[in-house]
Amino acid sequence: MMVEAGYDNANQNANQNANRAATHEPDGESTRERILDVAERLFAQRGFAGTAVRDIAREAGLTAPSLYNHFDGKDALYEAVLVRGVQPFFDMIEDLGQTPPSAARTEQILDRIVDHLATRPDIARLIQFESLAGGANFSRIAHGWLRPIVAGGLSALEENPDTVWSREEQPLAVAAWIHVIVGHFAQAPLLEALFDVDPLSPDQLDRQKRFLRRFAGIMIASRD
Amino acid sequence: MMVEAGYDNANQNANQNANRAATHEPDGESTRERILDVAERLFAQRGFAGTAVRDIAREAGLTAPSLYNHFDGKDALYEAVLVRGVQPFFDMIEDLGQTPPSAARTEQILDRIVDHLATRPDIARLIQFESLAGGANFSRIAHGWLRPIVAGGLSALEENPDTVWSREEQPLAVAAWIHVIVGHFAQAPLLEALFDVDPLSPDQLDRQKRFLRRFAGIMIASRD
Amino acid sequence: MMVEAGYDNANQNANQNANRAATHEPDGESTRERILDVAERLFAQRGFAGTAVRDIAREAGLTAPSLYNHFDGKDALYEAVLVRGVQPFFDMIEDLGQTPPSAARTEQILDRIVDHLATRPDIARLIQFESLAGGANFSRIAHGWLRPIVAGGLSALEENPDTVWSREEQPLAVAAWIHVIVGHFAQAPLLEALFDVDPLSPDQLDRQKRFLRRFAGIMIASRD
Amino acid sequence: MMVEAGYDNANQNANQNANRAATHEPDGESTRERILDVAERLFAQRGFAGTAVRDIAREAGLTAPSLYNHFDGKDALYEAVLVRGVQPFFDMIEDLGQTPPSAARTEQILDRIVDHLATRPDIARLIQFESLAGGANFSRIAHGWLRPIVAGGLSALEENPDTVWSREEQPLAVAAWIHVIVGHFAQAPLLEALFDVDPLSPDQLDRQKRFLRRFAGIMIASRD
DNA sequence: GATGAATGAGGATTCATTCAT
DNA sequence: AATGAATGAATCCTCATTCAT
Repeated sequence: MMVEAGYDNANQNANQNANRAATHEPDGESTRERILDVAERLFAQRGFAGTAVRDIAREAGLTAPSLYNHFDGKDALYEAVLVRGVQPFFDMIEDLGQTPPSAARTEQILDRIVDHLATRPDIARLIQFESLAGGANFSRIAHGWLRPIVAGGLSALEENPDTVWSREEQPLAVAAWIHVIVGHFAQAPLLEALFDVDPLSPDQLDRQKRFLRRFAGIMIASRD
Repeated sequence: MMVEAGYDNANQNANQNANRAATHEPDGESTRERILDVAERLFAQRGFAGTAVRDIAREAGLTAPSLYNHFDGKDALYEAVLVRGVQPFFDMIEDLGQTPPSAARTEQILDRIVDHLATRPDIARLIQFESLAGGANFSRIAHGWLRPIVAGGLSALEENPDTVWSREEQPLAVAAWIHVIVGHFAQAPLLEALFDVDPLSPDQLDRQKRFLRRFAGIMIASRD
Repeated sequence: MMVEAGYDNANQNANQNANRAATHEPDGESTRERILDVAERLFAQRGFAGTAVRDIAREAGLTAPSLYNHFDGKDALYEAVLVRGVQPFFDMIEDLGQTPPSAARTEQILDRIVDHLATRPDIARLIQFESLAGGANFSRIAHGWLRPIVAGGLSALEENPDTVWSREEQPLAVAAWIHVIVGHFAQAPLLEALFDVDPLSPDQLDRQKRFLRRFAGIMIASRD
Repeated sequence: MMVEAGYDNANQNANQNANRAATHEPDGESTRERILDVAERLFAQRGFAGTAVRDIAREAGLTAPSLYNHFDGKDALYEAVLVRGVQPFFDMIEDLGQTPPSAARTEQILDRIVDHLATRPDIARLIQFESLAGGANFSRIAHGWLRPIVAGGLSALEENPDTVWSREEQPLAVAAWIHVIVGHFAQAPLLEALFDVDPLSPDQLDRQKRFLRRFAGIMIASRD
């Protein structure tokens, strides 16, 4: 499952421009997406404070003032990046909202999350940055996106009579999930430094997905 | 074992602090330590780029230029904060270097790490910030501090014939440990938003320590 | 008599306005006039430097680039506003040019000026702004419009054998007239703050007109 | 009567620097005053929006960032200029507060005001700029400084049984005073354009002072 | 006639750092 | 050891204006 708009580099956007040229909006939407792509990458690498609007603009192929034709300011751009990055998670949840909670459903959600983050690890980094600082944006993400997912995870645990985790430990177990999943994608430099592998290479991503599935199984069902 | 950098004009200050402690300084803490404390807190909350030297200085009770009597600059100060924060881990490892690797020893190390991070959660945040960006400082931390610990974890896994993890999954399992441990302390805002608890309260810290010990057990020994 | 500048592409627009008035424009006012109205108000409130072209455009119901279809630029727009505002004064003078100077004629001119400013107090503000800075535009206004009027005022004084004012004081007396007349309309906030009245309300305007007529009489004819 | 600090150009300040060098504050106060002097002049000439902080700084002999060591920002600087400029008026009023209202007292106040404005015509321009826009600062000036003076003027009129002005005209008469006095100093370019004289030359200032005294007499006591 | 996109110039302000005192 | 003053570099942003559509 995939989101529809501009991913990681300008080449794809060049194609999109070609498509777009046929529509009414000549270059606008595309430029906006290109800016969002660059901003997502830079914010994810350097954090909000460490990223200069001018750098985003330059890498998106325009000047800083031009960027203000598309976004109201650095804050607004940052928020737009977050919203765009987190939107797919909201969609997932809504999508699966009908299905009653179950281990299978939880597993499906986790799979989708992992798939999405695997394609866009910058989102994981953005989330960690936000969570570290605990800004206002983060609060929205946490309550809007994470809480529903967490609720699913918790009920999966509660329903499982075999779980190792006492009721009061269950939140910590869910938190552990989150840390492992987000951490894997967010902390690429760590893994690289420790194990001399690129955790975002296709090979490693594959391995990680399998690992996470087993990890989830263990966390839900483990017996001592 | 001592880390090599960020000690620019620190030695001489140490002496001067001694003088001052006897004469001027009201509380026992030297100015240098006060600066480090404030810097640790602010860097942990806002990241390197988001923290202004002037803010650190102000909260430490002096002006920015005065801070330069104690540290060679923002970079040096940041490094000193990291070194001071990470030093205890080096000491632990050195301390336990003699003991041959074993499950018991690994467990002991984990306990100590958790104990230390529980007292200084800012350290966890600093580490995550560094790891997110993957700067030069981080590389040193990863290689100097984490690799030895990781080596212990890996050998604990390897020695355990019952582990669920295949050889190629073992690094990911170790990484998962790290994410869970560091994540718990670093991402306090996340946990607070999700579960309405302060993860750094004594109660929660206690619970978390017990959880982590069980978690470690599961990660090492679990069977499907 | 027509002032020479600020009519860049205005003539052609006048034609186009005629067309539009019959076809598109909902209310009778042409876009050009609407822009001039808004610009007059904003320039009068905030001065030239303090007024953004974009603000004028927005309040006139279009975008800044569109405004450039009507005026050659901010300077040209400003000049057009001034010219339009001052033109009636030129017309008055021309109109009365035939009549020989006399106390009656002077009084008539003053009456008309007051009447006009009462309807368009922004003109008074614009004139004061210009006069404060003493820009090039102002010089034109002063020489083209004020000097002829002033000449009338001076000759009225000179002809009056009873005037209190010595020959060398007469310019100052004329200047005082100007300050009082222009000041009343330009400095509405002052009067409001001092006397808790809105100097541009119909009541006050009436009172002010009567006052100014008596003031003029006193200034011309007073004996100590 | 004169205010104590830095007037109109840097030469005087050079002297002050010499004096200041002996005191503890080496250059600070002087720099601050120099900035205020330049800012007063530029704000008076170009208005707030039309004045660049960098220009003020350059003319004061430093860079824009350095200016921020002395003032919190452009707004604060502007306010400081206003306060410094208006303070003498407050002092006057306080000084004369004891004396019961009388024609003599009013005349004395007017004399002092004229004297002060004659030395610092920029203050008059600043006041007119503020009054034109009607900003928050102006409101303070109007209520704090002008109202007390105005009260004096009004009571002078009321006490005079011979005054031409009806009760409801009296505020307008007082306003006329203000416009004439402030206008003369603020609108130098006007007078220059109309009468080819520099209204701030010593000669003209002298003439103006005499004129204003007679003007005040006429305004208070005139009979038709 | 209108507009979205783009931009060079400039503008206020912050920041890390230096230096004389 | 501390600080006020100063500053170059950089940051976010506004503005007047142009141009293709």
